Amino acid sequence: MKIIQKPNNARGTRDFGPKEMSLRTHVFTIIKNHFEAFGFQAIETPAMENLHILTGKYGEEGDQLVFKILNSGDYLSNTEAVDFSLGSKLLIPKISEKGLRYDLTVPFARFVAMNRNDIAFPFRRSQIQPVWRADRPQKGRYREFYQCDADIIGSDSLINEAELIALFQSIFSSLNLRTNLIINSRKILFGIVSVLGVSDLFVPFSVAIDKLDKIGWDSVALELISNGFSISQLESLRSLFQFQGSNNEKIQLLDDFFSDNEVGQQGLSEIKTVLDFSALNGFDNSNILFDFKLARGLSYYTGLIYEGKACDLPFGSIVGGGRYDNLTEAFGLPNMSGVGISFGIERIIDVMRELNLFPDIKTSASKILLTYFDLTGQSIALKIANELRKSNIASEVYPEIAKIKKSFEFADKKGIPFVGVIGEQEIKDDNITLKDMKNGEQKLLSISDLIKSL
RNA sequence: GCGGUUGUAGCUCAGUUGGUUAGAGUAGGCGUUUGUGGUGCGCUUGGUCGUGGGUUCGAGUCCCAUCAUCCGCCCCA
Repeated sequence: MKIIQKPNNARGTRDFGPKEMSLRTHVFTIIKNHFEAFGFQAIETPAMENLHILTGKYGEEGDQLVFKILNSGDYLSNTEAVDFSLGSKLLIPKISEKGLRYDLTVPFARFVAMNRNDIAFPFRRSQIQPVWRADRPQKGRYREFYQCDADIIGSDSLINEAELIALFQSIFSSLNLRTNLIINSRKILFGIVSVLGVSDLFVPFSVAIDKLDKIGWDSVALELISNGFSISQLESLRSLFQFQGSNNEKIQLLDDFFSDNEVGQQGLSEIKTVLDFSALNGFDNSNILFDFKLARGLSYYTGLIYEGKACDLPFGSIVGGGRYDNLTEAFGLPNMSGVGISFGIERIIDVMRELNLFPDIKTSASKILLTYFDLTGQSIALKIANELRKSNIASEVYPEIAKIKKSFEFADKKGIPFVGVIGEQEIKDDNITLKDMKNGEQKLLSISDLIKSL
């Protein structure tokens, strides 16, 4: 007796049936078309990378979330009993030298460093591939998910930032999904802490301030104090962060705040420039919100950062990105500034589904199902199907002689819009009965008329 | 890594104070007279109740453990 294993998906992973796939394809196609319209060139990189490529790029937490692959063969061959008592951190390099990619940006940096002589810079690259994170799954968070990245590397012009914003606007306007784009600059965050004379507290400051909308000023203040901020510093921060106003009013506010601070001024002028460039993109840009609370996690960002969120639904961010100045340096290629944007397609789909934003998308591959009652009809059906396919009409033949009811039920269930019936009379008269499954109407057509009417 | 929730048919869920052969809806199959579906009607196939242990004469129900799930925290798309 065979032992039956319960079928299930690995944690945090999903199957996509035909119906799901048609929704996904819809979104993928739109994103891909816009990537192309902006001149981005598609590349792909392997699912697995050597571990040293991935580690140290995402901070300590990120390193833990990288899926490690056991060495093939006897993966214990390099280990001794002692190694096991030293903890997993020291054991990993001895049993694993590869991992699954955690994002698309770091593999891209490796790619650029390796192909620097063949690439025409500035290089516009797009990449749509799955990434893996050993995170704890929850709402909108999966262990396997696709990222859709567009990056421009090899130029520090702020036009690039503005181009990515235009790309953002055009994609979401095509998807019909209302989104806000929140922008900030790491330089502004750094400017704030340096005005206060605590530049060494940049990281805890960013982490805390990023949570302001979520947990409120009092909790943030407590967190800042426990990280070494003084009461007087908190007071200046409070007036800054409780300020409500338009982009211009915020810029004005910071302009005064940064009167003696170079980095802050620089960050601020970058924001201004990007907003000015963006005004030329032909979209209503009132959804671009300058918010100097935004911090973002990934440690490699150095300049402008941004995050996209759905307007009509509280959800995590569905787009993220920013400028990185030194990502390729670790791979021996310094002075290569780049800026990127990443569309979180899984979350975009989740949000669109919840908001019911998907248009009627056809789920069936075939436009017509051919059915018949006997062997003569069967061979005619095969012939007609192949003729239809030559005219680019997706067709399939019901595979067996059965009651006609069965084929109608089959077509209905599968969402095939037309059924062609080939019976005794049709064979005699050399035509076909075409039934429109939507309204039940039927007409008798010659084969050439059939091709025309589909 | 931490906190909570839920695991009964393919799916959504009932199942009383522990008590005989565990139910419903839906999906699936067959039929409803000769070539007509999406919507009627009839019949019917599906479950060692997540897994392992314990208490008990008796456990889907109580206890313990474990695994999985979903939702928060951290972090992120």
